[in-house]
Amino acid sequence: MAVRPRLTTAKVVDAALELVDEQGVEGLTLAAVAARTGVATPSLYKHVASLAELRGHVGVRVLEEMTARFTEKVLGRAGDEAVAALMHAYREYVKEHPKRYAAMPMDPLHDELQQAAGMKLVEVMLATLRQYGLEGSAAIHATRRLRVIVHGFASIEAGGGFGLPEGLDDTYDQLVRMYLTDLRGQ
Amino acid sequence: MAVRPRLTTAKVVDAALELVDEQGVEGLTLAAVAARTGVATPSLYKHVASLAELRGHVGVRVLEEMTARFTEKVLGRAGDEAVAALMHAYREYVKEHPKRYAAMPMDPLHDELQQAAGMKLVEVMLATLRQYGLEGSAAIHATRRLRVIVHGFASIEAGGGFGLPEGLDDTYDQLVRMYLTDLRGQ
DNA sequence: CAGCTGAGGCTAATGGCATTAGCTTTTGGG
DNA sequence: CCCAAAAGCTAATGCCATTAGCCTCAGCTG
Repeated sequence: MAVRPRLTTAKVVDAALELVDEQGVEGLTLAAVAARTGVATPSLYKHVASLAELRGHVGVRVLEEMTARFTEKVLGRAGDEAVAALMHAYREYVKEHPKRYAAMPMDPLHDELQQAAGMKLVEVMLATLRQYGLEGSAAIHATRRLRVIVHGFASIEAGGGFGLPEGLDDTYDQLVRMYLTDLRGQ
Repeated sequence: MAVRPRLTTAKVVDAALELVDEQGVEGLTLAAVAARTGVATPSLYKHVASLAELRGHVGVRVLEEMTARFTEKVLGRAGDEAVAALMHAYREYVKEHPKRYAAMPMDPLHDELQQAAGMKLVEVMLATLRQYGLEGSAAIHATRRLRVIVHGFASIEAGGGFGLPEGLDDTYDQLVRMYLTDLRGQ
């Protein structure tokens, strides 16, 4: 509280996200963040413990953004409509920020900070499925199936893994329909 | 043909795969490969153009291994049985070599060498579905849906993205059933 | 109002890594 | 028997992360 800080951890993470969006994970380097924030590289250590920790912060941000957006989209909807809205919102987010999504580590569980953020995202999914009255472990399996579909498609699309982008909307619609049918019949 | 080479590109890739299996992608470094193969780092450039190219070779290897294994498993089976065998073989491979799978880039399309290997894998999937008599684009969509499920689950599992490993076999069985039902009804 | 304290910046230095340049050795074909 | 080129090596460059230690100034304290 002694000095009015030019830089804050939040601003460092902002710059990191910009870099990731522009150049992908490999472009996220302390030197680049320093250049962008107009500071010498070692100065960043006053706000962030290491490059690894900065990556963690980036992951948390992304998770929080996703959770916020999905929550908004799902509120006020119910049943199939809510599930479809969630799935489409997921894809939209990843299409908007493909590199950002790819930068997110798949295991938020090994990181203290990310664990909480990751759990909230999963809880939004669980809540969306709650109306289907699934019993205990059935709800967990249903949530996992949802994650698999939504993340599988998003990561392939974001990584340019589909040959031609042709008809991708159709493919996704089919996946949504497949999941909804499955929810009903399981 | 002039000299009997101590090292070959293939051996370099072998060492690279070992490193990836042991330490993950981040552990794949030219210095480490050199140490493992008993050679000075710059000597590797006689067999490989760059670290990036070596990563590409690793990707091709993995793709080829997967293709070979899946082909073997699918041969002699038909219909639902063949599809289920393919899906289970996919997961088994990834469980055996989680780091190796995570090391594989999602876009074999941007790389000349990987493109061919990636296409072969997709063709095995297409062939497995051929018996369902899907028309043109329907076959492409079905293949994409299959990839989404299989890769979505594998990448989350390999990355430790599922909270507890409990009941994962059940989750996967449900996904297989979901896909088979979908194939029938689509 | 003077002075101290600590936060936030900076420069210098270290060590790992990829990559390049240029030298040396070895060997298979002539 | 000789030599060209393949395969290795050492030395050197440059980028990056990280650490150590110094400097400055705002704001609280007396």
